[in-house]
Amino acid sequence: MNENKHQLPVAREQVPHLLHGCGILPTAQRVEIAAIILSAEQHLSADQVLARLRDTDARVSKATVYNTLGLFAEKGLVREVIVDPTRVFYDSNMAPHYHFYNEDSGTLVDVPSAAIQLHGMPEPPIGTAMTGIDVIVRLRNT
Amino acid sequence: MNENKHQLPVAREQVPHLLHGCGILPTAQRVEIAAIILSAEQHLSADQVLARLRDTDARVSKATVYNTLGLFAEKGLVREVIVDPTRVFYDSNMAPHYHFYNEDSGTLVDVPSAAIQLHGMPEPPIGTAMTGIDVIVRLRNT
DNA sequence: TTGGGTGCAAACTATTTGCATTCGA
DNA sequence: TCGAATGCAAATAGTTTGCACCCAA
Repeated sequence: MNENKHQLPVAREQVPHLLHGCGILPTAQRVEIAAIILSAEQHLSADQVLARLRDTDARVSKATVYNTLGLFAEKGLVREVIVDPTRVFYDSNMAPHYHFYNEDSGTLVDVPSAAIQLHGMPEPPIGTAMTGIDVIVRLRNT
Repeated sequence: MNENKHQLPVAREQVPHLLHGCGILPTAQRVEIAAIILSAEQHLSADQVLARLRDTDARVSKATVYNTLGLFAEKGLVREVIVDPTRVFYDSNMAPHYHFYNEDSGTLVDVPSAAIQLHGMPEPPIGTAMTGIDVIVRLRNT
């Protein structure tokens, strides 16, 4: 698949090659979308990506944005973060890390790397394999 | 609020008193719903609760199920578990614990207690307070 | 009595899907 | 050339909301 060795931000001209390396055909729309999410270490929802596309001269349909982000997640280019039942966030940072989620503002922030340590990983139930661990620290404004 | 000292399962006749102790007016429908989720240590979606209600002689509308589960979560009687953007699970076990989530079957299972230890909790950002920590171990069938 | 709770159906919103068109290897 | 990708709009599914009615304090 891909080892996601790239550093963020990814320059726009590197995007096509990067997509190719992930087994993703680098079409114009996919390059636009990837250029946006990989432009920084950030967490964007599909709607936010769509809004940013409108600020550019690129015209990408809503369906393509959803389908493309889903494809990127499947190919390991971005990570889906499920913290709110009303929307999925896509995280450009593939390195192992955890999240603060502010339930009042709907904001997702990385937990400073290695700040949390997990110990004593349990064995997954028989017939299953672990695919990842999500740690969400939920916050409220005081 | 409530310290949720109750043990699971909660016998049906204890439910009204328990609700009252959480600041929830124990109406007929609320008692029905609470009796179902508190009948065992389990994870049910709103739709699953609705399905179980249909097996009883109680008639509770879909809107009331959703509203009531939301109220229970707000009052600290159950915990919302967000692992899948397509549905919210309600967990009757309020004790600190983490989850296995099988993405293939959509099944949520408790991680054997104390199996995972977290160390080095980071400070929440200024102006915010930690309200909880979710740890989700994602699984796939092999 | 009287405000909170409920039921029903309609509204909403994020996401997905069907299908004809267009694009890229 | 030809299958894959895209756009559009309609469909879907979980959840919320508006409002009239009902019940418990």
